[in-house]
Amino acid sequence: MTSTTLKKIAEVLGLSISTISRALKNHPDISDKTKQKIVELANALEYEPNVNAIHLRNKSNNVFGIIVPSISNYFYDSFIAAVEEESRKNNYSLMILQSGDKTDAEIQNIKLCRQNRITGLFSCLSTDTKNYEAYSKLKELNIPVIFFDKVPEEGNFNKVTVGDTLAATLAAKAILSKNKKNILAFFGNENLSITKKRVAAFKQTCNENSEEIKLKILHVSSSLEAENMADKLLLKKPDAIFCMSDEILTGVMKSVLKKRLNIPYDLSIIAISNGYIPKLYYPEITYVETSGYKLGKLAFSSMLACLNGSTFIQEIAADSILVEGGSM
Amino acid sequence: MTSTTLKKIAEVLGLSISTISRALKNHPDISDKTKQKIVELANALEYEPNVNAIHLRNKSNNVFGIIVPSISNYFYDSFIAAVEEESRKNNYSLMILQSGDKTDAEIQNIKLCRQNRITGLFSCLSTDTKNYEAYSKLKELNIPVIFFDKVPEEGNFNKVTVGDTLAATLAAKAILSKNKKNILAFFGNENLSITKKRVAAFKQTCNENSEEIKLKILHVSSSLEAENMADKLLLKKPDAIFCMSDEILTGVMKSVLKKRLNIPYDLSIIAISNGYIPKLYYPEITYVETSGYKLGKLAFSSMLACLNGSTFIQEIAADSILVEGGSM
DNA sequence: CTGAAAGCGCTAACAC
DNA sequence: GTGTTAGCGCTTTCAG
Repeated sequence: MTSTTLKKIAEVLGLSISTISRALKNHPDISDKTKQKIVELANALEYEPNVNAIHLRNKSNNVFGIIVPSISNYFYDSFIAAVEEESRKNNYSLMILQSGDKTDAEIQNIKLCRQNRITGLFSCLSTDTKNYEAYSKLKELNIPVIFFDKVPEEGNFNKVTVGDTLAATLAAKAILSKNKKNILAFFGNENLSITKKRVAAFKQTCNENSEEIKLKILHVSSSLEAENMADKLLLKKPDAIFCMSDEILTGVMKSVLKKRLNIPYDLSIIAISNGYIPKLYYPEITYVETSGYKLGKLAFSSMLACLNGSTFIQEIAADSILVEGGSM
Repeated sequence: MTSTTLKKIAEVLGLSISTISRALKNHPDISDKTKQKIVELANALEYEPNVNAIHLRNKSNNVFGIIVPSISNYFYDSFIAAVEEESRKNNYSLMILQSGDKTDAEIQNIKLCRQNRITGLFSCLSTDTKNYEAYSKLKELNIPVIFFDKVPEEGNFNKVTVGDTLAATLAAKAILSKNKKNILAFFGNENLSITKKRVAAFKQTCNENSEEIKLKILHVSSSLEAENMADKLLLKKPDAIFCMSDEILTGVMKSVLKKRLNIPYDLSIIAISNGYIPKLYYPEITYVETSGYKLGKLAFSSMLACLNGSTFIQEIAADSILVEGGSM
């Protein structure tokens, strides 16, 4: 069996295709009787408009692309969930694509987006992506791009980020307020702007507020690396550890559990996180919340603004709050 | 700026649209010089075929739909990741839809799939979905449906499931092989068939293999409930705990961490899991793997089989393996 | 080897 | 109120 089209309905009813089309969109021109007849038959035949045809005809296809490093990630998940919710509300579909944090796949995905003539793109850069040409081309085609989380350093793009500076500042302040002096701070890949901002803010806050602090800053690129570093550095008895991300936190916590340290007595821990991972431990880890969900909502409204003709390039930072666990 | 089409290339080169089309698909009819000229221009103009037009024309649109309760779930994530990988390899796109475990949204999503003329659908039923009519219609339209994880009870559908019976049996055997006698087993909602199967298999294995076992079976509906129950029941010094799911495991582990129990000396723990959560702890928790990823691969090959004309209805259960951590 | 033409399903002037 | 027509971008016979 093949699916119902306007043509088929028109033939059955002995009407023209355009009449059917209009009736089904409740166009005022069509008489109520005719409308009713048409709608009934359409239902009976389970007519579903062919979106390919509609999109081809209208040239606008109401699909957003969204590129994330990985879908299996609590932060990106909740980001996607938020965008999906809004998209549905506003009658858009979503094309979700994973880059695996690889520039090649990212480029490939952008291509897919172009082929699908998406209306707009939400994208999170892969760690190594330095060239934004593919994105610039999208813009030339009038396809708005909203970067989120990992965003380009250049200025002429729309970006929404978790408030990196604020988050790191809040975390540092929380540590200082507990009079910690010997701080170990774990950060991710040095090249990411997200990392740079966090490091800068963290350092600055520490320096501004206290002179007698021993601050050791580390960069690690995986959970395992964080664990290994922690295995070594915990021997030096820091009194507080800061983890820039969930990935790092899980590594550090493994080391902490291994050594059977007593949190927060032996050591304080604080992280920047979406919240799921910190709540897995006992005591729950104190964290500065960076909500993917909120970020998704922000990104979407930024997208709508672009679509409504705003050419104003903006960089929005979501605000963060400190969520107290028992780890400080 | 508007995007490049075959027509535009044809005009520039003074050739016909069909020649351009053929050249770009490397059709043997076209001479090499012409081909080269065309390909060069196409690249320069950054031609990307309009998939809407292609799909409209070909009537096959190389898009799979996939309906999950929620995208923010490690199991479904990894399922999706697997399907996505395979789709990409086989030149398909994916339309990922969330039902929120609500039948209404599920139906709505199926509609969306039909409008998009998807090639096939992967679907996980919402808990309350009892009516499979919408799916039957898809089948009438020759759109294959592969159910995964939560599948219909009726027989005439293609299904892939984690091997509940096998997984629970393996876990029970692992416990028995360590000579544990006082077992606490946490299961989820009693009404779910997935729970029923696991309880039955677990019980049976314990009874068959040993007579002197004290087995206590509990049903909990959240991580918190698991934690609270564990808080109480750990006082009775069980020597092994079984957790049916990650959600339960996280609750139990919180209690274990709270009491600062020394795993595996004070207590053995085993879970059924996808693997991410168990590896967060130290020692890592031993688990029976039910891989969303593997299930996704299975589902995809089942889909391909359908597409290749197999009308053979099958129910596949993924096999499970025991992954040893240090918790037993 | 290349071109002309039809048609996928739909919309939107423009007629009557 | 309803029909006619052109066309979105592409593929694919069928001619030459």
